[in-house]
Formats: sequence, structure tokens, C-alpha cells
Amino acid sequence: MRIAGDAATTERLVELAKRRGFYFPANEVYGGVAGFYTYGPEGAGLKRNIESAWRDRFVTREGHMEIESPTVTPEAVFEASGHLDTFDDMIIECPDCGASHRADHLVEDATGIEDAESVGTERVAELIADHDLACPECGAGLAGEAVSAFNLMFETAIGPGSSQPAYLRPETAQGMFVEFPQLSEYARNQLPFGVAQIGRGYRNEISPRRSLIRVRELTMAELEHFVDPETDDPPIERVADVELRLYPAAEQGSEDGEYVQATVGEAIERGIVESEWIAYYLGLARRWYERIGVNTDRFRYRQHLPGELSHYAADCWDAEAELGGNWVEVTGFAYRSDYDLAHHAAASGADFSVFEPYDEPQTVERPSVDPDMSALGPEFGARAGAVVEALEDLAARDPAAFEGETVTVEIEGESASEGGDGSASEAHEVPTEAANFAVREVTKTGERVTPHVVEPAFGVGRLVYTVLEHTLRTDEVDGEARTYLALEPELAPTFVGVFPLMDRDGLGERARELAAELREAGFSVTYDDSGNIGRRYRRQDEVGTPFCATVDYETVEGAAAGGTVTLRERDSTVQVRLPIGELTDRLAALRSGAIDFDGLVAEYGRVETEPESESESNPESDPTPGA
RNA sequence: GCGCCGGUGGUCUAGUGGUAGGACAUGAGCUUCCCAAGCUCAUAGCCCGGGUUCAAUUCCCGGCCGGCGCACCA
Repeated sequence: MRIAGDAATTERLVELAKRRGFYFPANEVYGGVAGFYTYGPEGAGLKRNIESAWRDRFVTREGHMEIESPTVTPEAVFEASGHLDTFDDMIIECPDCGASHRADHLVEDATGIEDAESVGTERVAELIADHDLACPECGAGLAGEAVSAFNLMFETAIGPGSSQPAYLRPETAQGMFVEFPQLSEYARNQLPFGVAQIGRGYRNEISPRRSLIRVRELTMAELEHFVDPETDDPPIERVADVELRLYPAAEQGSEDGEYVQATVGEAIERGIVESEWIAYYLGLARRWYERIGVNTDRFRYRQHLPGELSHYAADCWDAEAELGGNWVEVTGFAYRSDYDLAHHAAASGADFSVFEPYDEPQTVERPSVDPDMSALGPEFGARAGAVVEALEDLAARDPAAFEGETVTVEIEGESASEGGDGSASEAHEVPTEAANFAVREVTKTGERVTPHVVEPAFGVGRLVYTVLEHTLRTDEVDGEARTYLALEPELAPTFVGVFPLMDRDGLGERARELAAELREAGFSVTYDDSGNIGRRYRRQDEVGTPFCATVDYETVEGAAAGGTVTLRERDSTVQVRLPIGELTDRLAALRSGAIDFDGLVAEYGRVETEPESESESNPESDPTPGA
């Protein structure tokens, strides 16, 4: 979907990001490679703070566990996960118009063959030639054109020579699935439990675009919540009243599709969001986005269309942010069911299930046999095992068969495996006594469950970008244009700037001391004595530093009485003057959210300087569907 | 990967077949008692490779990078 674009903002942001050290293309002195970025000092700080805020919300406060698994992953993992198949697109290129097409799809459409991908690129190329297929774009013949496999995973090899093939992981999730047996043991085999990971993933994108939005190496913050689909419910009451702006699949399909505004509770009740678990995380995340400064007017939850779903997903909602006029996915909330664990169980042979005891042991009467092998063994020899299986099967199916002196079972004959006449079963008579048939009481204390997986997967780089774009503001201060980032104090790479009003008469020394004290107290501090005071405020504004403390003559002249400093707030440019000895505590309170700057103004009064001009933020775009 | 457009100090840009000028930013200093002021000085640039040419940042070809469109986006 397109909405009225704001490419100017994007340009301004990219320029600022590079100039101020947020992020920039990596390896530029060697020409660079598309899709790789280096986070500069400010960007690395911002990214780290976003990761910390995520960890705080989705790991610590939820009581989940965090792990770190390798990025280099052996091929077998992706065979089992389905990534090898679904990542491997067959591409054929039109020699005339240059359009790329899915070669397997062309063959499937023309021949009715299903799953053409499975026959290999060479055979698909042959089929295209045999059927004389043409380019759907321009009609040029495609016969003789090469069919290439394009895999979006980065390939590598472990060890020397033609050793073990491996891939850089395209998502951190597989690391958590593969280690499930260990993690389940750690969780004392108690469902539900959540495993999180913040780490790098790699996707060999065909065409990296738009700055940090589509890159080839990305940081993901993923949570895999393992639940028993029958018995585990989320603590929905915690988020039931969170308002969501939803864009369900049904609305996307219709011409005049509209957003649905609903609380989490209503969304479940009205069946808009099917999974309560997904709904729970939509609510949790909605609050978190607000906490980190995402503009909620430029934010929505969009349900995946059926054809859009990943191979593993049963249902999926994306959190989307409006960026530069486009809706961009910043988080996927996928209900992965037991897809991953079941596939890894089947492929590896390991146990990916959890034993779930019943509240009460269940006792059932079950007809069963307990065959006397000392009798059956000598009689049936190698086939005794098959006979026993047939007896067990028959007991469950037809207990009445055991009423006579003998019981007749049919087992597959030897000729069956040779594909002979197809009806090669052998009938055998077994003395009922040897079958030892009885209706027995069987007590079951629980059952093994393969957990389902609820996965909120966040793109950290996209969040960095979203926070930057959504907090980028311009206004006027005393008639001068100003650019600033209205970053939440929690996220700001630098928490406080410390300046001497002028670098003389001991102001510089005192300011350096103050900066050192604040650093000692654990704050991220920038010291700056270059240029006039206004210039220094502007520098900090541009990187989103929320507070600046300035040492002036009242600081040093009033030293006997403790001295005072001014503290200036970024968005309003309002200053207060407070005793220097109280600064550390006050900043800590501001950081923790215990007080806000208005509280400080109420307490200490506002410092009047030159006439202030009204601050006015950028007009925000107002995205609506169908625009 | 295809098509169109582009690539000049850190950033934004002017300009040229004889290797470049500005603005902002940055550094040093002067000035200045709180919001990008002024003055002086300084640092710093033609994306890479090939071709044409006496000479290429400029023209041609290829590559790389960026923006947009197509395709792709598990």
C-alpha cells in the first residue's frame, strides 16, 4: 500500500544519520556492498538501548529466558525447518525484456505439474524448452535460457576442503527450536515457557533498499513462547483494554477496506484476532512501541493475507510503521503451531515433546493381549512379531474375536513386500489362550505434547529507523530553525550534555569535574566546550540528548553555598536552575521516570532568558488505508 | 537481476578536456554572562577500473554505490 510519501524526511534522516554518527554504509572506502551498515557511536547506543528496552519488556518482565546460539548453522537444520526448500527460488530471466520469473511456476502453470521445484533446475529448463514457454511480460521465447536457483540464505562451509555445508541463519528462531530439548529440561519441563534471543540474522536479499529498511545482515529480537495449545492461556487481563488499530485480511481484500479499532479484549471476543496468544502480544507490544517513542498515529497491525503466510505460520499479524510514506513491517507476530518442533523431531529423532500430567490420572478399561511368546515364538518364528502386532490391533478393534478357542489374524505375507499380487496376506490361527486376552485397567497419568509456538519477531534495525524517523522534529527557537530528535530519555544514546558557559574563569574545570561525577554515577555524558552555548545545545538536540547541564558563574561563585547549574530540557528548551549537589539525584529520577521535567520546573522555577518562541512540531502525515 | 536517474571535502552543492570554488560543519584563537552571532587562521574533495587524448573530475565503456520503478521479500 502507498500513502502520501515524505521522501524529504527520509533524505534528511539519512543525511543526519551519517553526519551525526547514527549509521552509514559499511566498508565505503572499498566501495561498499549494498545492504550492510555500520552503526556509529550514536546509532550503536540507540540500538543497544532499544535492545535493553526490549529485553526489559519481553524477557525480564515476562519471566522468559534469553539464550545465544550460533549464527553459522549446519545444513540439516534448514532441511528440517523447510528453509532450504522454500528459500530456493528458481529464477529464469527473459533475454528480451530482462524480467525475472519463477521458472517453476511457469512450468506448473503450463503443464499442470505440481511442485515443479522438486525436479531440479535442469529438468525445469528442459520443460520450458519442450513446451516452448514464453515470457509473460513481453512474449519472447524462454527456451534455452538458464534456470538458476536463487537461495536467499548465505552459504558457507565448516572446516577445510569440501567439508560440511552450512548457512548463516536467516532467523534466530531455529537456534531456539533446535535446542528445545535442552531448554525444556532447563525449564523443568513445565509449559508454558518462553525463550528469547537478540542476534544477527542474514538474508541474501536480491535488492537491498531504503537505508536500514532492507539489509542483508540484520539484528532480530525474537521470542519463542512454547505453549500447550489445549491448556495454556495468556494472562490476557493484563492487556485486555489496550487499544489496537487492526487491519484484518478481510478488510485488505475489499476496495474500501478500513481499519478496525478494538481493544485486545474486543478483538478476541469478535474473533478478529483468532489466537489469544497473538492478541496478548499485540497488546503488550503496542504499549512497548509507545514507550520507545513510536508514533502510534503512524502505526497499525496488519494481518497477513493467506498467500502471504510463511511456510511455517498458521496465522500472522505484522506490526507496521509508516516510514517515508510506506508501510514497513517492524515486527511479525506468528502462530507457528508445532511446525518447527515437529519437523525437528522427525528429522533428528530427538524428543521435542513435553510430558503433561493430567490433573487426575485417567483409568480406562482397555481390551488387550499379553501374548505368550514361549508358545508363539516357536510356532511363527520370524513372523511372531507381526502376529503379536496383529493381535494387539485386533484386541482394540474387535474384542469379540477372542471369544472362541482360536483367533484368526492376518499379517502381511512375504510376497507383499515384493509387490506381487497386492493381496498377499497370510491368515494364521492362534490359540486364544496364547493370546492371553483380557480387559485390563490401564492408568494414564498424562500425555506427551509437542508445544505450539507463539513468535513475536522484532526487526531491531527497522525499529531504530522507525524511532529516528518518528522522533525527528523541526521547530524554531528564537527565530532560528532547529532540528532535533525527540528520543525518549530511556533510549537516548547520550543522557546529559555538560557545558561550561564559557571555557574560562574556572568554568571549564568545574564543568569537567561535573561531567566526571555524572559519569561516575552511571550516566552517559557528553562534555562540550566548543563554540557558543547555543551551538552546543543544537549539537545535542540533533542526537536527541534529553538534558543539558550548564556550568556558569553562579556555579563557581556560589560554590561556598553549593553552587547551582542550569538544566535544560531538549524538546521545550526550558531551563531550571538547581543546586549542583542535587543534580545526580534529579537526573536519576528523570531517567527512571519518577519525575518529569515539568516537575522540576514546578520545584525550582523556570529560568528566564531571552524571549522564547513557540515550539511547533512537524506536521505528521496521517496514514489511512486505501489512500 | 533488469530499466531510468544520479555519484565533487564530514554534509549540501558550483564548475571544468589543462586536477577545482562556495556554504555549513570541524579544529585553533579572538570576542561573547544561556540557544547554530561575528572576526582570523587551519584541516579537508572530483566513487573505482579501463579506453580516447599531449592531457580525463569532465567524453566513452564496464564495475561499485545510492534513489525510484519492475521482480523478490520465507
